[in-house]
Amino acid sequence: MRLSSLTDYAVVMLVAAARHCGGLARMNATLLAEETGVPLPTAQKLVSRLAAAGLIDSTRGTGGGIRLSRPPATITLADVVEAVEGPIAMTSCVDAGDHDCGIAGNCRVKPHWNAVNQAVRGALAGVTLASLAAEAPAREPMEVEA
Amino acid sequence: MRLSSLTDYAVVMLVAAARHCGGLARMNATLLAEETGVPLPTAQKLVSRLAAAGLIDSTRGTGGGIRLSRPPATITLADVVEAVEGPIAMTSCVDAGDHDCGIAGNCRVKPHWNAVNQAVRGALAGVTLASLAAEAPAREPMEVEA
DNA sequence: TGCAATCGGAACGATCCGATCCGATTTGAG
DNA sequence: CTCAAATCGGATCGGATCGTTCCGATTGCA
Repeated sequence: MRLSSLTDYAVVMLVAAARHCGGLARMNATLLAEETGVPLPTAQKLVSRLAAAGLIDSTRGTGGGIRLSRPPATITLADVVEAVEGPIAMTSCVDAGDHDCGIAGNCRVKPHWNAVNQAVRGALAGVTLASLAAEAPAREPMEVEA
Repeated sequence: MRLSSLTDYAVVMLVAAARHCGGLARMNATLLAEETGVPLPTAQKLVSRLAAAGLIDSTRGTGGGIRLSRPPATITLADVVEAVEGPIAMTSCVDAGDHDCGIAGNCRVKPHWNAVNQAVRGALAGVTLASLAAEAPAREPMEVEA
C-alpha cells in the first residue's frame, strides 16, 4: 500500500516544471534533476516514461528539452501514477485477468476490488499539478494517523 | 500502487472465516489454508500478524484455533491492510518523518500527501468483511479502467 | 560537414517480499 | 504427574521487483 519512490520523484519533478511559467518554458532533465535533488539518470528515465505517457513533450537535439504537454490544472496524480507504475490495480486479480489466484470460482472478493480501485483512483484524480504547485494548503496539517 | 499479495490472501482468509458462522466457530490456520488455497506456511504467518493486530484471537494447544475477535461488519479493509502492511502511507515522506527526500524545505508537495492518504484510507474503510462475505454485489462489474 | 547535447534502451546491483523450515509453548489424555 | 499431540512464533533461504548506473542512437545548430 505504498507507491514507488519513482512516482514520488515524478510528482516532485512535474511540480517543479509547473512552477516554471506553468511548464511552458522549455527545460531539460538535467535542470529538473539538480533542482529537485532527484539523481540525474533516474530523472532521465522518468522523463522517458512521462513522455511515453503523453504528459510531457520531449525534443531531441541541441537546445532541445521537455515541456508539459497539458496545463497543470488538467494533470492529476492519477495520471502520474498510471504513467510511472502502470494501471492502478490494488490486486493482481483485476489486471492480470484470470491468472488463477488459487481460489478460482470461490472468490467472492474479486468484484469488490474494482470498487476499491475506483475509489482510490478518484482520490488521486482529485489532486492536480496546479494545486500541488500552489503554496502549502491552508487546511490543517492533519496527521497521517493517530 | 499495489498492495502486496499477502494482503490479498489475508482478505480472502478473513472472508472465509467470516463465512463460518460469522467467525464465531473456532477454526485453525490449516483449515483456512486448504479452504482458500493459500499456502499453509503463509497462512500461518498471516494468522500471526492478524492476531498481533488484534483482528483475530488465537488459542494455542491441542484443539486450539483462531476466531474473529470482532463482528465482520466492524472489520474493514483498512484494518486488514494496516495489520498486514503497516500504516497506510503512500510515500516514505509521511511515515519516515524527516529522512530528507532530497528536496527538504522546497517540498511543497508533502502536505498534500496526507490528504491523499486520508482519501485512500477512507475508500478502504468503506468496505467491511460483512459486505465482502456477502454474495457478489449487484452493482455493475465496472471495469478497472477503459 | 562536424560537433555538442539530448533522449532511449540495456545491464548491474541492492533491497524488499514471499515461501519454507525448525523450535518454543500449551492443552488434553492416560 | 507424565507423555504426547497440535498449535503458534521466529529465523533462514530463495526469488522477484525496484532503483541506479552506464552506454549507444538520434537530432539540431554552428
